[in-house]
Amino acid sequence: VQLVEKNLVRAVADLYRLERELLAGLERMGEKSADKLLAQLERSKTPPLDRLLYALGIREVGEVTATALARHFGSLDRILAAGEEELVEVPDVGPVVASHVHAFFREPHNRDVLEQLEQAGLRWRPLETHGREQPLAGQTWVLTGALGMPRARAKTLLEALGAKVAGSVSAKTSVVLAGAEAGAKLRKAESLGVRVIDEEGFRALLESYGTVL
DNA sequence: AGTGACTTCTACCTGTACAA
DNA sequence: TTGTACAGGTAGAAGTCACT
Repeated sequence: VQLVEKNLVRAVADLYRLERELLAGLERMGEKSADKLLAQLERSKTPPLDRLLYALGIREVGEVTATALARHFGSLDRILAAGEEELVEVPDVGPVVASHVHAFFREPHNRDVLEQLEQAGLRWRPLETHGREQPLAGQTWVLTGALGMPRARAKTLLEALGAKVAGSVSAKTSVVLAGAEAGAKLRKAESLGVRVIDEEGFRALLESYGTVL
């Protein structure tokens, strides 16, 4: 907030031009926070394509849709060039989402922002494709409860094995990974007869596929 | 060193919009 | 019409910082 109030950041790309001394001088922002912020900004300069799409804040495009788009097109240029008809071909994308995406990239202001980010040093990475086999391909997993590892970590591991990780339990869910204090999702999984696995079982499964934790 | 203010992270829940 | 995912709100725990 301060950064905006003090007119230090007027556009997203301005973030990449901030300096350490300047940040450390702000209220409630010591040197440690300044270093952390800068380190995070540096890391954020090379987001995977799906994260970049998600971060653009296009209507109806959340993490799942962003990943689907990234997977289908493979590069930002191809998404920029895609017409609505091509966008509709992406799984889980219908005419409404397609028109939002298409309109977003046709907006000159949005094109400018992308260009500024590129000039500031932003470089997206292609989606990580794993050469290894994907034993969980076609399965949909849902995480619930407190896990011994960050959710993002568990999600990455599952996706590396080919599984899709969804946010809510449905009849299509293959497996629910339930940590401690699992709530409504676990009950729903039980009522739907979805297979439930605890963290211990999850770790054993990962190890059986040779995944290093 | 202790304390309070504040942020960040993680997780859950619910309403809503969308795709099939 | 139904199933699904997204988005936004909320809350608790943990971490960080400024101040005394």
